[in-house]
Amino acid sequence: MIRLEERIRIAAAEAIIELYETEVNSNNIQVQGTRKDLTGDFTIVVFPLLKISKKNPVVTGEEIGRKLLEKINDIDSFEVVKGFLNLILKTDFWINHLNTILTCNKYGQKEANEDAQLVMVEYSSPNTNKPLHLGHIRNNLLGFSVSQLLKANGKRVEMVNLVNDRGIHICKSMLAWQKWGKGASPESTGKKGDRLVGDYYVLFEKALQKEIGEMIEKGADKEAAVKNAPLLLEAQEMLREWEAGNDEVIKLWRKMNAWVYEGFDKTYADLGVWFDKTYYESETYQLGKNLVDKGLKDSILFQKEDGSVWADLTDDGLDEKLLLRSDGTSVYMTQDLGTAHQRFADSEFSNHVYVVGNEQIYHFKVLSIILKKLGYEWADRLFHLSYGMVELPEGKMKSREGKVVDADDLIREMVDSAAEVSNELGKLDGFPDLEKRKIYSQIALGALKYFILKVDPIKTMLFNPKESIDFNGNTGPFIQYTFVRIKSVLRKAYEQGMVIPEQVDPRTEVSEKEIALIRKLYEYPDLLDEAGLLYSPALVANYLYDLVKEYNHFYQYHQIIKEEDSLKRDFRLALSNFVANNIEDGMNILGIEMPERM
RNA sequence: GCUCCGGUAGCUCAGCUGGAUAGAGCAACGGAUUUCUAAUCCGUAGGUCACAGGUUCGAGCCCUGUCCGGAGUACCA
Repeated sequence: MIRLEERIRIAAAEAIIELYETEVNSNNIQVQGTRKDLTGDFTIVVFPLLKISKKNPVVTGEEIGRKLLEKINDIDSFEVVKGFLNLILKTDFWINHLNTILTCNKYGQKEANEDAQLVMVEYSSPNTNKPLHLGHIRNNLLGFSVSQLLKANGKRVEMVNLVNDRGIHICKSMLAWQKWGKGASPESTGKKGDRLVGDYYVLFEKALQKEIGEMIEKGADKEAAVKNAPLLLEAQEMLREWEAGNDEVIKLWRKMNAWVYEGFDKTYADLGVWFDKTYYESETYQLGKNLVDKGLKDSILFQKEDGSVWADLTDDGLDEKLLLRSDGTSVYMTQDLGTAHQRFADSEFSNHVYVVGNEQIYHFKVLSIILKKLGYEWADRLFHLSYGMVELPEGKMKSREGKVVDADDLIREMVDSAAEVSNELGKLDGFPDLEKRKIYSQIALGALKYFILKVDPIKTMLFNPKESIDFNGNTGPFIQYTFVRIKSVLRKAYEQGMVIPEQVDPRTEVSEKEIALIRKLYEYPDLLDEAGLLYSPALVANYLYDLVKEYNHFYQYHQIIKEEDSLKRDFRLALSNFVANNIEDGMNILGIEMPERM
């Protein structure tokens, strides 16, 4: 289906040849939606064409307008205001458009086929020493939603997780558990596994700080104390044992990581996100080292006197970057090189999206350059989707001060809050408890997800739990509610024996507001494309809100079922049904479930 | 120091490749309505788009500089 804008551009280019004997590329003709407060549907900006016509804006607009009227049947009339040529379409066009899209299954979305491009999306990327927090929530929601967005754009998508499961941090938890744990387990304590392990990490850090403090008190140099505290040395020793493959250490490591994964799985399930595949740094860090060795042999990288290996990035306007420490151990970058190599070997992706916080912009810039130097032609097809921090009304989260918002706690509070608000309104009175609980959870997560996703990823954002669960304004629950209300109307119509028509009669009398609603729907496919290109669920979220407002705006005062004119009633039923489906599909792209009733 | 990102109404955010008089919601004030789910709808008020130059027929958007806020620049991840 060729979009009308495209037809207008082509016709306008033809008109210009006929009128002024000058050829212009139709892509250079600006066609846009007409301002809401003016009459018209589409507008051509004539200013850029004045050089060609050598006439004033009004005359030029009128000459082109007359030509377009002849060329495009769907145009009813036109009006020139200043330098803008406003085209007014026949009502038929919109009804025909509605009839076309009524037959769409997932409107605006493209189907993936076998040879569709494969995009790999990495998100979440937790450490195994503490539970997920609010920052991870933004990450998970973005990663999942972006994946759905790419699928809606006809891509094949592989969602992957990268678990940072090795290193000093997990050894700290292990050591603390060994020393003070007394065999505690998730079963014996009733704690979630990730929380349990996280608690031992905190315990370790506290004990370490205390130890350092005591050393300084006894006259030790501060720097030396931080470096040589016995607890820290013990943890470092444990890491060496781990790398050496000490059975007992590995066994403990496996046991505690398994607890953590069990805990993470629960949080992921609560958030409604999942992964097609999980990569573990413990399995790819060796590979990274091998790549660096090879790069060194091929003189792409260089070695310093102390044995450390570096990449020289001064030609790219950056510094030198360390890839192997002088003791031969790997750093973060080394591991990411290995992981990237492994992933391309596994999946031959055409693009790879990394959903990682904006504090790592530099890291991914460097990653791409080094991969390129190492000869990977796909190095410039890595895309770092960076996002800003999430702040709370009380201020910034600081993990050092223990001021983190735990993901599980937050979800629980949201559900409680949804229940409270619902009970006050009494809407769910008489529903079975099981259904009530399901709806509370759908509302709570709808609120949380929508609130976070509606904001441009790049921006630092403020999450206000109370505001998010509002049933008015630009919120998830408001959209869910409108959806449920439409469904309720349709259900009632069905009970009264009405059938939702698959097509609408072109003779139906429709109002301007209704056309405005169809117009809104008309924008959706383009918007979805653009959102996919920008990897921004925010565009979809804000569109859905606009759509809902447009719908409410008109249907507030209309009794669809009681409408006596059967053509009008059919039209409104069909349009309502379509809007509901569009809302549901869109919300699913955001990873938001829609309740049946609420 | 250098690099990157942000700065739009009291608050939280939109603003599509530069287009017409910069938009929502929340909070405030006023009104409608007892509903096919009012968890709604309408109205009023609220702006030097951080600041100063520049490019352009036209700048919230592009360029330069300044200010404010955040992040990065580690043999941390």
